[in-house]
Amino acid sequence: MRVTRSYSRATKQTLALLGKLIKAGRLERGLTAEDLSERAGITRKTLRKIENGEAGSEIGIVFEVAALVGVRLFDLDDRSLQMHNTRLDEKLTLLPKSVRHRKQEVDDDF
Amino acid sequence: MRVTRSYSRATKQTLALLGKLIKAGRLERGLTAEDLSERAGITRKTLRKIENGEAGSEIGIVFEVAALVGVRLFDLDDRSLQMHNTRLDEKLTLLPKSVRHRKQEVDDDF
DNA sequence: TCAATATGAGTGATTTAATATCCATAAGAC
DNA sequence: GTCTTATGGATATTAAATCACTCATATTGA
Repeated sequence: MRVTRSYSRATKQTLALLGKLIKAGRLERGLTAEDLSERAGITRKTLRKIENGEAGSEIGIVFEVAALVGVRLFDLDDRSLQMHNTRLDEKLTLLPKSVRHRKQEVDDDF
Repeated sequence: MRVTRSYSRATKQTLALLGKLIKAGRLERGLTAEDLSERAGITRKTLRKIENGEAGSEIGIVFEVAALVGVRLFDLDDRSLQMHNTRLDEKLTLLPKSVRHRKQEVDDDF
């Protein structure tokens, strides 16, 4: 936080989209900001920041609010989430536990 | 934050999945935790919390890290993000700007 | 096996998100 | 048009995330 953080276009757009999806979900369900914030255990102000796509909110709170109005990040239901988590666990055990290189720059893209 | 917050299963699993996707993406690209945290402008500790799927991190930072290792949140590229944002804007103008009800409980599910 | 370094983890300081409360304005219901 | 209330915004306070730094352990490559 110290310094003003800057965010990529993708991040900003994703945040904006998520906030709008939440707001639309709330309105479609006929929930006031107070209704939803109450259910999520947060204040109206925090909800407004989330709906406005601000970058500083806690990710756990945002995901919780999203879930409350039916917005899914990966478009996966509970079962599928579980499955993907398990698959990722397996994949991670196969990958090296620590990355070993240095000296020469990473052979990144360019 | 004040009080210990509790999160739904969906939130926990989504956070866990996102963290694992980020870690896998980092390892596959041969980036050390220091490499990635440096590029993201955060400390290794913060990155570890993100990869561990902890709920308290700032959503903007998490999304930024995800973007750096090629993890896309809604599985949308830049152009699609833009399009969806525009569509959502239109949708929001059609929805009521404020929800009007009270007195009787919301006709929610039950 | 051994040396180099990546990772995991702890501490204290700093910054800021979230809260609680209040007020002005906007917007819906009659 | 009027009334009611939902929303947007401001404030001071508090709790926690992040940082910077350090050390122990795990892991990799030679």
